[in-house]
Amino acid sequence: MESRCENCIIRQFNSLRAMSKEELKTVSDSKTTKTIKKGQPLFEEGDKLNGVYCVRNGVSKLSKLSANGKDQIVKLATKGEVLGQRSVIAEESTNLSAVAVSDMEVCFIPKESITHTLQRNPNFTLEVLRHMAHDLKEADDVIVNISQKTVKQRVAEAFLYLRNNFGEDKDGFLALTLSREDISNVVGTATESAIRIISEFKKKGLIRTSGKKIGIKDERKLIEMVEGF
Amino acid sequence: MESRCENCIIRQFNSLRAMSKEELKTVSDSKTTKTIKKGQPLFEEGDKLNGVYCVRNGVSKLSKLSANGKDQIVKLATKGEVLGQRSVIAEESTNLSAVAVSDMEVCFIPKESITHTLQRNPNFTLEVLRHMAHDLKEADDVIVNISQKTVKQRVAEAFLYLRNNFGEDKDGFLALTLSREDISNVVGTATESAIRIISEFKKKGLIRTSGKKIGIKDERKLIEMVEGF
DNA sequence: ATAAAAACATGATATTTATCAGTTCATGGG
DNA sequence: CCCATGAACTGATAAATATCATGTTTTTAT
Repeated sequence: MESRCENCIIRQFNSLRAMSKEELKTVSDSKTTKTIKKGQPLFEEGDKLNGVYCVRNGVSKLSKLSANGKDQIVKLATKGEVLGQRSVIAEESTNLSAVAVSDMEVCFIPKESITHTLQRNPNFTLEVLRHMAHDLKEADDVIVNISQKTVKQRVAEAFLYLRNNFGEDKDGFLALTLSREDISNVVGTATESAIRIISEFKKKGLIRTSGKKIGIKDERKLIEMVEGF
Repeated sequence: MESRCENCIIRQFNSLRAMSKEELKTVSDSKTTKTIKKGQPLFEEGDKLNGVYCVRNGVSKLSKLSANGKDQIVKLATKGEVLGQRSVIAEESTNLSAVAVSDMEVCFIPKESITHTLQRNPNFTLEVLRHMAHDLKEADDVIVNISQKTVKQRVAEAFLYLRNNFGEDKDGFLALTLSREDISNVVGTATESAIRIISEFKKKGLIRTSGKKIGIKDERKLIEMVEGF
């Protein structure tokens, strides 16, 4: 059942597509596939990573623990994304924890395959570089958002982000269901504040809920809120 | 007076050190040196950059304008750092503005020299990649700091950061003098709030001031404050 | 199926931070 | 040198957000 990287469609979404047939074979021979249950960690802040994780299915939160004990979620990684690259490239222990927020299937690729290719295949390196440039740009945006927008605006933005990146289920709820705590950790606020704002949005008819699930009802108003009206 | 990149010491601090003699020659022949007065822009958010800027002297703030009209400073770049890489690599317009916060001397390197080398010299690409990995890690830290620390803690941290990265002048004041507004834009707060906190720190004997200049008096207490006591 | 634990929710309150309004200070151009 | 202008500063107040307390619902494990 272990499929070959050469045939993996996921690869189209990440830097691995810049690898040669040869290189992909090596990767494929050395990789191992793992199943991670929701709530389980892929790795923890401070770990030395021996390789990278290529996400085949499911979603992982990348977070960092702050001094006051709260987690800040820095990124949500899904199908096609490669985790742990930064640590492997910089040869440092990782600065983020990765925990599954839904059941996941990932391929673990030992770092040797990666570093070997990085040193020889400029196309691959450039492709990785492009991805990282993109991540950095996104990180800049997050910084500006967190520091200049109100919590309400950030919650609204988070919902729009979740829909744009993970879509909706057949009933129109956000396909990725996060706990209230995770939502507050994405937004960077206290859990109670996030809950309050969710209630408020519901009252105002901007969203609807069913248990943990959240559905967007009035996209326009949410967008206006993010923009600041 | 225009010196050659091959002999430039600055190069030791950035990815250009991974370039071959040949490549450096090309860069050196195509580069132009510019003087930027304090307050003048190197480039503005949204500009399409035709090259990168290698900082020989002085400091530039990299900032992004938010919807409400406030600037958020994302990074302070000094001697040895290369600006605009991300934009050139991703072939997108830049997402940040760069403005001199002190008089600067920079070398402008047309993008062709860079992209050409990126495609051929894996060592160079890898070196750039390592730098970007580092920047990304720093950006993650900024996100966590902004969202989990109080304004007071962030101001304290900013002063320590300024000393660690830019040093002190002969009188023991921070060598890089920022306006109160710039400080508030680094920290991500209202200018009045930053000023109030500076006054408070002064009263408590943590810092001393002379005009715009700020000197650290009690490093230990500042560190404790950042850590959260 | 049920008890225990965890997540969700809401009110009351405290704290932090922003905003508005105004005064003082410093500095560079005429 | 002086005045005009913008930066620095301060107070009063409003708004946003966090914290604490507590009850309710949902999940989980046995």
